Amino acid sequence: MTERTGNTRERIQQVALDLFAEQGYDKTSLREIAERLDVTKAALYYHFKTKDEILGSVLDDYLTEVEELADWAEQQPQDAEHRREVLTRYIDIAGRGIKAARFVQRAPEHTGQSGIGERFMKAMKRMNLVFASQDAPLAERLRTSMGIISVHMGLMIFGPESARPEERGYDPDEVRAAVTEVATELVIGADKRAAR
Amino acid sequence: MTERTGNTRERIQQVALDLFAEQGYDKTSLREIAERLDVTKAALYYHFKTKDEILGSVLDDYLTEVEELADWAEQQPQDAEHRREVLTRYIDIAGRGIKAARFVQRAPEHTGQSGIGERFMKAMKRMNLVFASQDAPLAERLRTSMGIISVHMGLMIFGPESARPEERGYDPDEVRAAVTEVATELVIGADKRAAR
Amino acid sequence: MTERTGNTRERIQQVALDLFAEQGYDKTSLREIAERLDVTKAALYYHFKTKDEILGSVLDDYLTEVEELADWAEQQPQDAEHRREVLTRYIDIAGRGIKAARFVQRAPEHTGQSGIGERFMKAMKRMNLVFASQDAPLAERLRTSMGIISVHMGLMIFGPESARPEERGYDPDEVRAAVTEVATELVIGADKRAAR
Amino acid sequence: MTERTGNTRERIQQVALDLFAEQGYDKTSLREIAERLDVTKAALYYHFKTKDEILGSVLDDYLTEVEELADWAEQQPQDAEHRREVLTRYIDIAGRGIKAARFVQRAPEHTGQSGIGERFMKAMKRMNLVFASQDAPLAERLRTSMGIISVHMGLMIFGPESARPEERGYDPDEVRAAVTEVATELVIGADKRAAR
DNA sequence: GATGAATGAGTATTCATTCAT
DNA sequence: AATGAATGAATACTCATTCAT
Repeated sequence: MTERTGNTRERIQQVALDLFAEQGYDKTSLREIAERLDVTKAALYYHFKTKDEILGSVLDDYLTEVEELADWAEQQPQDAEHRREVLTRYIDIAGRGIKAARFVQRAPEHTGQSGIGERFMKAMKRMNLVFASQDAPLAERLRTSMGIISVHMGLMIFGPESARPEERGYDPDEVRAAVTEVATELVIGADKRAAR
Repeated sequence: MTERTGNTRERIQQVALDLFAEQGYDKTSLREIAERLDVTKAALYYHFKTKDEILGSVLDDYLTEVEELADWAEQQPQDAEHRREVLTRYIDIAGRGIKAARFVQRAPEHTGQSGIGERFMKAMKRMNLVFASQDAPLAERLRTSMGIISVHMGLMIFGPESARPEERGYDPDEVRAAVTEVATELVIGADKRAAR
Repeated sequence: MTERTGNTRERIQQVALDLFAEQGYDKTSLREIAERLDVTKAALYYHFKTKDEILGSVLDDYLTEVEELADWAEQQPQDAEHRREVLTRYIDIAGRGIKAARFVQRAPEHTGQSGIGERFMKAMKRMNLVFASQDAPLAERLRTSMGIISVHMGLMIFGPESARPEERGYDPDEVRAAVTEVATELVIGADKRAAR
Repeated sequence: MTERTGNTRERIQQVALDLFAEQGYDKTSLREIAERLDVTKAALYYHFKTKDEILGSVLDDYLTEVEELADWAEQQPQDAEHRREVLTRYIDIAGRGIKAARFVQRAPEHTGQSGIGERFMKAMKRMNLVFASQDAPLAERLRTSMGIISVHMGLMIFGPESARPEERGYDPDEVRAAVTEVATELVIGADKRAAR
C-alpha cells in the first residue's frame, strides 16, 4: 500500500517550489521535477498545462496574500503606525511563504514573459509605493525598497533553508526579530526622518 | 584602412557583459553574442575556452578590485572611519563596474558550478566580514549585508541602465549620493549603535 | 429531464467528422474531440477502440453507399445512359455525405496504414473503373478520374462549408448543377468521344 | 574519401522534398530526414532555421516559376490562344517540379500557418483567375480549376513516382500528352463554349 | 457509461562545444 | 584570426493509448 492518494498535484507543487527556490525557474527542468517524483514528464502535463502554470499555481497563494495586503494598505492612512502594521503583516506572509519569497527576490530573471511574472512585479511595486511615493527623494525610495528586500534576504540568508550551510540552524524567532528590526528601521525610521 | 585588428577579444567581453547584465548568464547564448558581433560562434572559442571563461574574464577586473579592497580593509582597524572609507571605495568600484555589480547581485542563480562563482562568493563574504564579524548579532549582520546590497540595488534601480524605463535618467551624482546615504546608514549607523 | 442518453457515440461521430473534414485526420487530436464534447478522452475509448475506428465508423455510411453503388454499376451495361445514372447517384451520395467526401478527397495523406484507408481506396478504384477500364487510353482514364474528383472539389470549393469564406453562400442547387455539368462532360462526354 | 562535398544543404532539400511529397509535411519528421542523410537533427538546424524554412526553400523554385508565369499571364490578352500558351507553360513547370506539384495538390492540409502556405495559395489563386474570372458561372470556374488540378493529378497518378505501383512506367511523353489533352479541354474548351 | 491518472514514444527546437581547414 | 559544418544532450510540449475504479 504505497500511499499514492490523489495528491500528485500537490506533490508536484511542493517539489517544483523547492526546486524553483533552490535553482531558479529556468534552471529547473520538468524532467528534474518528474524524476524526483518518480513519474513521467507527461504526468506533469496531466496536472498543469505548462511549466509556467506550475509556477503560477505555486506562487498564487503568496501573491494573493501580498495583493490583499496591498489592497488593505492602500486604504489606510500613510502614517508610521500603519506602515509598521503593514510591514509586520508582510513579514508574516514572507515567513510563511519563505520559498516563494526567496524565489521572488531573485525573480527579475524571469519576470516579463510569463503572466505570473507581471502579476508579481505589480504586487511588489504596490508594496514599495505603500512605503514611499514615486516622487519621494531617491534615498527615501531606496531605503524603503531595501526594507522590503531585507525581509526576503534575512529569511533567505538566516532561515532554515539557507543556501549557506553555516547559516542554518538559527532560532526562527531570533531571525524574525532581526528581520523585523532591520526592516523597520529602513521603512519606519525613514518615516520619522521624513517627519522632521 | 581602419580595419579593427586584435580587438575582437575585447569586443566579445563588452558585448558579453552587456548581455549578461541585461538578461543573465544562462539566458544569454553564445549565438546571441556572436550574432551581435557579426562573427561566428567558433570565433568566440578562438578567444575563450568556454562560456564560463568569458564570464570570468569579464568579471575579473571587478573582482580583482574588490579583492584588493578586501585585502586592504582587512589590514585596517575596524572603526567607523575606516569602514566609511572602505564603503566609499566599494561604491566607487561598483559605480565603475556597474554592469558587473548588477550581474553580481542576481548571481546566486549561477554561483556554485563555475570557478568564477566561487571566487566572487568569497570576495563578497570578505566584504561582509569587514563590516560585521561572523558572530555579531543577527540584526547587525543583516544590516551590513543590506548595506552592500543597497549599493548594487541603488545602482541597478536608478542607474542609467535600469530595467525599469521610468527610472532611467536620474543624475548620476544624485544616485550616488542616495546610495551613499543609505549604505552608510546601514553600515556605519550600525557601527554607532553597536558603540552605544 | 431531457438528459441526452445513449447518444454520446453519435455525438462523437459528428464532432469527429466535422473536425476531420476541417483539419484532416492527423491534425485532429482526440483531446480536441473530447473537449468539444465536454467529455474525457477516456470516454472516447469506451465507445471506440482506436482513433482509426472513429474514422472508420464515420466513413462507414458513405463508403457503404459507394460500395453498393459500385456493386450495382458493375452489373449494368457500360453505356452512356447508365454511366450518367451512376454519376448522378454518386453526386447524390457525395452531396449527402459532403464532409466525408471532402475528407476523402484529401485522404491520400492517410490511406495505407489504417484498414479504412484501404477500403476506401478500393471503393474509389471501382468507381473509376466503372467509367474507364484499366486499359483505356491514358487521357480517357485521367478524364474520368477528374470527373469523380470534380464532384468532390465542386462541393468542397463552392459548398456551404467551403474553406474559402468568399465562396460560401451559393445556392445548393446551383452548385449541384455546376458539379453535374462538369462531371458529366468529363465522364460522359468522354464516352461520346470514345464512341466516335 | 567519402564524397562529402559541402552539399549537405542540397541533400537536405532533396530528401525533404522527397519525403514531403510522399508523406506530407506534417507526417515527415526532422528525425526522419536526418536519419536518411545520416546526420543529426542539429545539423539540419545548421542549414535551416526551422522546418518551415526547409519547406520554403524547397518550394521556392517552383513557386517562383509559377509566380512569374502568373505575372506574364496577367499582362496578356485573355483569349484562347494565350490561355493555351499559359497552360502549356504551366504543364512544363509542373512537369519539372513534379514533386513540388504533388505536394502542392495535397497542400490544403498545411496552408495557412506557414508563410510559404500563403504564398502558394496566392499563386494558385492567380492561376485560376487567369482562366476564369471570379464572377464567371460556377460551372466555368469549376471546369478551369479542374483543368489545373488535372495537371497535378495526371502527373501524380501516371508519373514515374506514382503512389500506385501499377501505374508507374508510362512513357513520360505519353503522360504529358494525356495531361495536355485533358487540361486543354477543360481550360480552353471552356473558352470556346463561353464564346458561343 | 464514464473518469482520473498516468505512460511511452514522439515532436520541433536550442545550446555549448569541437575540429578540420 | 577565424569559419563552416556538425554533434550530443537537453528542453518544453503533444499524442494516442491504457487501466483501475
